[in-house]
Amino acid sequence: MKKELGKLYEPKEVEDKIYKYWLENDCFKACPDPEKKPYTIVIPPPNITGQLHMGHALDNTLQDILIRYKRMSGYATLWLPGTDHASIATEAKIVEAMRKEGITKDDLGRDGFLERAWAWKEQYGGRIISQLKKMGSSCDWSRERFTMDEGCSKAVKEVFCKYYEKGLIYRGERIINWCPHCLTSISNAEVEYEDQAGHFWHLRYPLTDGSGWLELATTRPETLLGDTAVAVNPKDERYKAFIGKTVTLPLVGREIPVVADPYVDMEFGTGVVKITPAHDPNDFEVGLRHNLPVINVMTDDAKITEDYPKYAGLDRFEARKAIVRDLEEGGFLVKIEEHSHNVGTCYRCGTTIEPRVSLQWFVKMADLAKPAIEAVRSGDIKFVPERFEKNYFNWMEDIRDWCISRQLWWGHRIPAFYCDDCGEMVVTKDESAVCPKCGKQMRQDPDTLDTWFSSALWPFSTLGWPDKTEDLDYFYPTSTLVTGYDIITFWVSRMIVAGMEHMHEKPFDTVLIHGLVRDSQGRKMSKSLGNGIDPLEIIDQYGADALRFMLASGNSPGNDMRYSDEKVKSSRNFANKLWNATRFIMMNLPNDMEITGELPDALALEDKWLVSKLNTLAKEVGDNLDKFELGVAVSKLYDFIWDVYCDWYIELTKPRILAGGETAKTAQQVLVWAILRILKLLHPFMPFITEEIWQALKGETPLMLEKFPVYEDSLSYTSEESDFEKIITAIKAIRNRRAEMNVPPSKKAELFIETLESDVFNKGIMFFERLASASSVEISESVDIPDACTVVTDCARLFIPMSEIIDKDKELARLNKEKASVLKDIEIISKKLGNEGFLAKAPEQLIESEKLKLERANEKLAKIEQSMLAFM
RNA sequence: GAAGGUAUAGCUCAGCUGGUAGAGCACCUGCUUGACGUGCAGGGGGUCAUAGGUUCGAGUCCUAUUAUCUUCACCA
Repeated sequence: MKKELGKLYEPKEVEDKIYKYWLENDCFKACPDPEKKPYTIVIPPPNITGQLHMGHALDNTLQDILIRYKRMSGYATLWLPGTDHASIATEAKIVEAMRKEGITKDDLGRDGFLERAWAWKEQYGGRIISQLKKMGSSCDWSRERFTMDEGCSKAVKEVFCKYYEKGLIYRGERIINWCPHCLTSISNAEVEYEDQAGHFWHLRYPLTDGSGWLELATTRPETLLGDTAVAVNPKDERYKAFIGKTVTLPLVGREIPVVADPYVDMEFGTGVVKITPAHDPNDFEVGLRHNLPVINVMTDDAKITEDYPKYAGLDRFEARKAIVRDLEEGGFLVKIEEHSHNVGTCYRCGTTIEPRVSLQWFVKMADLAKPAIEAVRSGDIKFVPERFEKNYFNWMEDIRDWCISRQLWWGHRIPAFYCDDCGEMVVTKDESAVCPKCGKQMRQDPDTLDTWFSSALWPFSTLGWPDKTEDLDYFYPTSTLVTGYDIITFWVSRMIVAGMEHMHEKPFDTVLIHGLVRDSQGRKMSKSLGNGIDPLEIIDQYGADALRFMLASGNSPGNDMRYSDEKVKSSRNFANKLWNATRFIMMNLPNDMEITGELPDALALEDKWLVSKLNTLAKEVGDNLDKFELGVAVSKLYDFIWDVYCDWYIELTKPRILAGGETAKTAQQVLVWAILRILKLLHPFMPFITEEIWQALKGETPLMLEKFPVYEDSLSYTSEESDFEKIITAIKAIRNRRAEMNVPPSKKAELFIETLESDVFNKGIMFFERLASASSVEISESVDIPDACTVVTDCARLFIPMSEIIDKDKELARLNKEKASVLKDIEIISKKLGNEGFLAKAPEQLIESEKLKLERANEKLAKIEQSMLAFM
């Protein structure tokens, strides 16, 4: 105990200093230790383009709580940090910056662009990391990784080649989701569907033989340019005669067949569908079945190609207008209906996706998914909460092949090489590939891989795979993966797939899913709404501990939570409360007292009460953390520290310290013992303030490396606990009475206690005086004071003779009210005990406790009646 | 279309394997209480969405309904 604490806790003066202290003492460093059990978390790598937002703050708070708890519980912990190169997001950002300078990607060329991208990464990529440090994250920074660093790149190539050799990766012309803004393909998972109001254009396609026409409806008339057939259902009697005939495509004049395909729903629309294999996934399938030509009518940026001079260069939506107008003029338009339909949009930029046929790389997922499904089904990997397993199965059991090639430069370049001479292709880890047939230098595929391809390997690539490393051996499989439900499909499922395939072992035991942090009105925080809360501003204003505490306390697994300023404030107040509790202790310790944190031998009743309750708390907090119920753990800590420790125990020590001597000394020791234990329990949640207080109080070694308290039999005092509760109950009852009568605390009054448990109540005299405004206390088995306020508890009657303020009628009325309430209790319990079914089927223990309750209630009733007699 | 979440005090949410409803904030009333007004003490406020069912007993389990949110799929 060396320094004086200020009246308010000032996080700004503490946090950076403490974080530095931890770093200097190597507290975050992971060390494989055969004597210990490993506990590993790999961070969901934030994008290098990212700025810390509430989602990160929540995610990292939960991880830090878990890792700190496990570290203090004797595990060899590793929290492995890193960042993701985020191909599309980063490239888009850099391209945008270049655009402002009037430069395009092609101006710089691939190498020039990459140089610029790396420079950008060096400059800004570390920003999010320093922001994570502000949160107090106890990551092992010496092991920080990046999805495009050497090791991760090696892993990516290894996996690509392995998949290729096993025939699990193929290249082919398929219909894929194309983003005309990002100018790249994206995977199914990256498409977001949204309802949009649109139209249904009914068109008339004339039969080539002049015998009439077929009417069909479309939501995308501009794709008519690429129609290569019209389809009807083979069972549809209305159109049987037309199958095999041809129609002439309006505006284009191309002759296209009428085919029969079961894909067509006879009930929907007219029962006739135009088939555009190049621009619709279903049409593409129909095209394959009927061997139809595939005609791409759009450029990369979704403009009509030169093949259609009249519309060439028009954006797809302008082309739509033009084509509709021309159809109308040509008499091909029958009618227009209002129609709302789902439109796929790019999850990055929101642009409407253009389904498009192109040559891409794919991973065959069906076989890979099987062991990954089994790992969860068998319980080897657990989701918390469990219900998200449904989400996972839903996605995995109906999985499509994964389009992994991206037409971007920032990312892992696909390790496939082509020989321009002989057309040979090889997939190899060797960068300088030479054609095995003609010996010529080969050209590498220009595309890069989906960002998620490398993040899928994160749990083992970061530990050194494909090399055999000590870390990989010791820390894999990792323990808990903490992430939001929004990336189960993107990331979690693919890590499980990759782990099972390459490590032949699950990547983690448990997936802890959390929800979103919404704004105070329950809306998603988003840039466009401008309702985002910046965690850094909150930290600046209230401190990282307050933010963390708020995020942890409002949270139950899998559920969204709302951010509100009030909640942060109350967390800040809590930190301040703890701070001031310490201040009180330090102000009241003798200067020469050595802070050992040991419990004295001779404990008073109230000491045992506290010790026992704190012992229970340690057990509960540990249990809750083990079950990932962090929010429950937090609220128990809050209640204990504020109510039990501060409002009761500290208040109880005041008269003792004032009294001096042995009782003061014991109280001081217990105060210290308890606060040290509290600091340890609270540390995972509020690391900065607890460490700061620990240093001020005890110092020498870091709190964060102390042992987390556990339940100990020797600290359990059950009967003392309930004995002291009797005193508390009595004090509360007196306060209540006095408040009702508007007696200020400064007005002291004599107190007479009638009880059969004078042993217990004798130990509370000092507290009745201090906390219940008693000027004197007398305890005996029988008290009879006529003109006194009376309060009744289970085991005592308390008399406060205050004749000057007594109103007999009021007093009688109040006792009547109390009597009614006890009578109601008795009625309920008696009813229960009179119920034969209850007696026959309820557990013995419960029946016993109900009987006891009834007994107590009857005693109380007797006391109340006795007191009422005094007023009649 | 399929699956799932949520519905509890004015607000935000707890409530574990069923046993007479809890917290924080807000509100009201007191308090210059030797750590803290970012505080202390006391108080009011809920037919636990609706209707059934299981049970001796349901906020808790089951079924249906309503409201709301989410994920997946999707018919041109």
